[in-house]
Amino acid sequence: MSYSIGEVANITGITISTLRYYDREGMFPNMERSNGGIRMFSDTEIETLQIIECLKTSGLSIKDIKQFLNWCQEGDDSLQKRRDMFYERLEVVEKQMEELQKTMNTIKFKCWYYDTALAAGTEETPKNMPVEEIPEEIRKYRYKCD
Amino acid sequence: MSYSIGEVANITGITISTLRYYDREGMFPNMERSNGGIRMFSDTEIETLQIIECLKTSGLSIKDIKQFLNWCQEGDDSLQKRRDMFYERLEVVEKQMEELQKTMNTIKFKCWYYDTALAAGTEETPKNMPVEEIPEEIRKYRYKCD
DNA sequence: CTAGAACCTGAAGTTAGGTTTAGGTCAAGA
DNA sequence: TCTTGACCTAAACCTAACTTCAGGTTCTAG
Repeated sequence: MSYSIGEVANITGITISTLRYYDREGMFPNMERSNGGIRMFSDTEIETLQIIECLKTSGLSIKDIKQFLNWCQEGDDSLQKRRDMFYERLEVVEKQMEELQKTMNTIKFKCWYYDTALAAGTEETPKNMPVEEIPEEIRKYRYKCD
Repeated sequence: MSYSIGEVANITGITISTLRYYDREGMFPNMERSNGGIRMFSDTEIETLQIIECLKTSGLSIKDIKQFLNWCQEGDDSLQKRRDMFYERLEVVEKQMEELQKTMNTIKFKCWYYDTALAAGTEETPKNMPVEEIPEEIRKYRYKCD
């Protein structure tokens, strides 16, 4: 089963020009073409795209993702490198989750802050509120600034 | 109490050139200068930097962050806008956390995959392993690609 | 056979978010 | 007073990751 670039764009939500850009960068080393030169994406390329998305989210650059995909072409000799890369990603993503959680807490504090301000009609109300009156869960995320 | 740009760089980990860039972009509308023209950061600016970091992590651009800081200057008239912005951020960050969790799961699968491959000396081992033998927690995150 | 939708290429353009450079000025200690 | 490390500006530069453009080819439905 094979897909045209337009179909892949629909399936994955990645634009056609991005798919062509990835191809230009060598992300699909085994992709076939029709006689007329039209790209034929297979399930392999769809799976590669899922890994690309995963690695991109984990903070890897296109260049480094390409490096990984090259290792995949090399076979078992590169197993150690590939393993190490994923363990490194694991740590990075753990850090990202922690940071995102802190961000979330700050945002929740701000939501409370502005709800309180709007209810009172003025920002002075939450700004001057004694700490004990701030809901416990968000108390410690208080910043003085607006 | 006020801080030089170098001190702020040390405190926050943000480079001096980035701090000057933020200033150029108007992120510190109330920052004072010494007679000689040297920036004097106060606690207000430090707090603004914390909010900038928070909003940046939540996916807002510098331009939009500046927009928010402008609203803060406007006083209570902009309370609703600011509230809405934070509720929007709340949703965005929730989506980000979900995506990061999926990414994490995929990476954990890959860690298992490569550990198994390395133990066996070949990728064929995890690749051909029947689903029942894959640890339960990660089973569903399996991708066929390397 | 033909129209038009979908595809192709190489090259240039875009955007965000900084960083670097060049040429100065400021401020605190010896 | 002098030095020297920290600071200043404007403007040019940089990079990643795409996107757009111009001009041409392929494929498919009627």
